[in-house]
Amino acid sequence: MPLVVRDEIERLVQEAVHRAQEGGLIPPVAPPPSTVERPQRPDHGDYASNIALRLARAVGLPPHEVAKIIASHLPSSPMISSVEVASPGFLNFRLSPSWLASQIDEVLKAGERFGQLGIGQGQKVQVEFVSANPTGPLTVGAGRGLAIGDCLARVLQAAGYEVEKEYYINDAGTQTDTFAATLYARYRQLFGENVDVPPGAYTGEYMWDLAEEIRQEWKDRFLGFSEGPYPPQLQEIGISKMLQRIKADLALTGVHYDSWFSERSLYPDTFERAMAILKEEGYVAQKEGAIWFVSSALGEDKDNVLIRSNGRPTYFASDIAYHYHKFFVRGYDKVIDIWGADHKGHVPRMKAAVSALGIDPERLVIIIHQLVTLKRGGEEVRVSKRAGEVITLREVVEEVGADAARFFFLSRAPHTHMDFDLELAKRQSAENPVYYVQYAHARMAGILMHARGRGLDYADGDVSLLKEEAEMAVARHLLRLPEVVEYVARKLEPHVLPYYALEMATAFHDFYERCRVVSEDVQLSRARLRLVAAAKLVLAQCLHLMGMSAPERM
RNA sequence: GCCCCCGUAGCUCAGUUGGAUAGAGCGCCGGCCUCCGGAGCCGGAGACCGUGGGUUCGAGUCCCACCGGGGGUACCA
Repeated sequence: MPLVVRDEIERLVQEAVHRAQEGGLIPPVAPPPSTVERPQRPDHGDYASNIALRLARAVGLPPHEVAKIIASHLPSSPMISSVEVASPGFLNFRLSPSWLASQIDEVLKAGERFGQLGIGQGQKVQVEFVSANPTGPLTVGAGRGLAIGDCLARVLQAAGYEVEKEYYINDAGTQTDTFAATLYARYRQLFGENVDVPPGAYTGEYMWDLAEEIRQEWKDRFLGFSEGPYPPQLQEIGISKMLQRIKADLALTGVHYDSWFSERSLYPDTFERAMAILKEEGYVAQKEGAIWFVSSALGEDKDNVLIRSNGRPTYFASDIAYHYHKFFVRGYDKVIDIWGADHKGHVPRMKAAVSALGIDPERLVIIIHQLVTLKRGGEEVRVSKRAGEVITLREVVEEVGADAARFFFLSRAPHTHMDFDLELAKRQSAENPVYYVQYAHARMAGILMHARGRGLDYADGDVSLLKEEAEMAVARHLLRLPEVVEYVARKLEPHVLPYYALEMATAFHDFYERCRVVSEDVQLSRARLRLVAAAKLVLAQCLHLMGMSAPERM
């Protein structure tokens, strides 16, 4: 079974320190837990450890000395061909070419299991993402949350967690009221009535479309309603139609949710139970005619309203009930919420609420992704569901394709601000990194197909014939997949995947130029075909983790 | 005002609990098609890492101040 190379080297280093300490050459101080990294420069080896530099002061020896001692105590390993001590005290490791080649067989043997890890130990994790209100179409911002959330879910699953993806439907609360009131106004306006839209109305074009659709299906059925600002049934219809559109948009990008959770379903039972716990724990107070969560008792700056003076619960109160349901009713070990930066202010009080419910707040991980600045030919476009211009996710996906959109959203670290220039995305679509990566996969498929056409069977190819540097470079990159999965699962930063895919593709394209795969030398051809097959497997896995397709031809 | 995020090549972005000469894509300049897919490959130009201090063997990375951009600070979600 292939292993995580970096972890294995770390293990060797720790073992060497242990041995040196037993031999009395290094004082028994605790070594730092993790020191192995991939150096930037190739002449510094494939992996490097700075353990000697970090240990030097504690043990009172020059770093270079410490490095030499550790190097001389390293257990031998078939994986490593050389270890160098470099100033000021690095240990540089080089992977053995024959070991690298042998791993190609291991990758092929593992097949789709390659890159799957057991670090999750079957823990139940929920990833909740997008969860945009069903009051308007999904925007590009939702696309970023979608790409990150779906990718993390896939990676966590590969890392050995039991993962569920969820969309939270905000079908209760004041925004849905405003939505319904706006919809009703539009509907009446279609019949020629002279009415105004409510304050804070949703003024997007789609509200007219929705109203028109309803007019055609229900005729004048809702006219003349007077028991409230809008007919409840009209709200139902509107939300359900909006939700259908959202689901269609999501389908366009290939996301599959395991569950759709309705805010309304929290009422009344779940909501009551969650509030009861807060009350029992003494975190609820009444003042100024409203009911408050006393988050100041948990170190927050201020308290937050749970139930408004008009008797209606706030979004925050709903969200507490929702998280109560996640942890207590459904029993997730860990919950990951992916929110846009416009929800940032909600994070501390949500954490406080979770701990007030008696849950270790560490079990709730909230990933905030910064907002997407939309541009058109360099000019900024403001995005607001309530204001006029909205660039929808659908619009973007239809223009650049789901794969490209995902790759693009994933390539930026969640906490960075991101520019999305529609013109640029369109213009670059022919010379895009997305195509570069997918082309590599198609090329691999093409070679394997070509070999099949020639009747070349590589099942028993001998990988030990592979010695070229370009071949080794491909092998080295292949073996990093588990490392990448581990990293993303641990840090929850999916953007390293696109970069890895790019490096993988580059290594392969370079290999392709330098090493003819199918040649007169049948034995060498078979060996190289195995390398190509392994590379194809790994690149496909990588694309799959990003939620992208791995085309056999383009 | 206070809190959070960002500022790295012309543009968009990487840079792994502080590591060795700061990287990639696009764009630009110059090369490579007898041969498995040229949506490719090779080479080149292009960065005083926003500014100024500090911490130490070592700072793009940590601390402080400032400048610029974004977000939050609701009985909105």
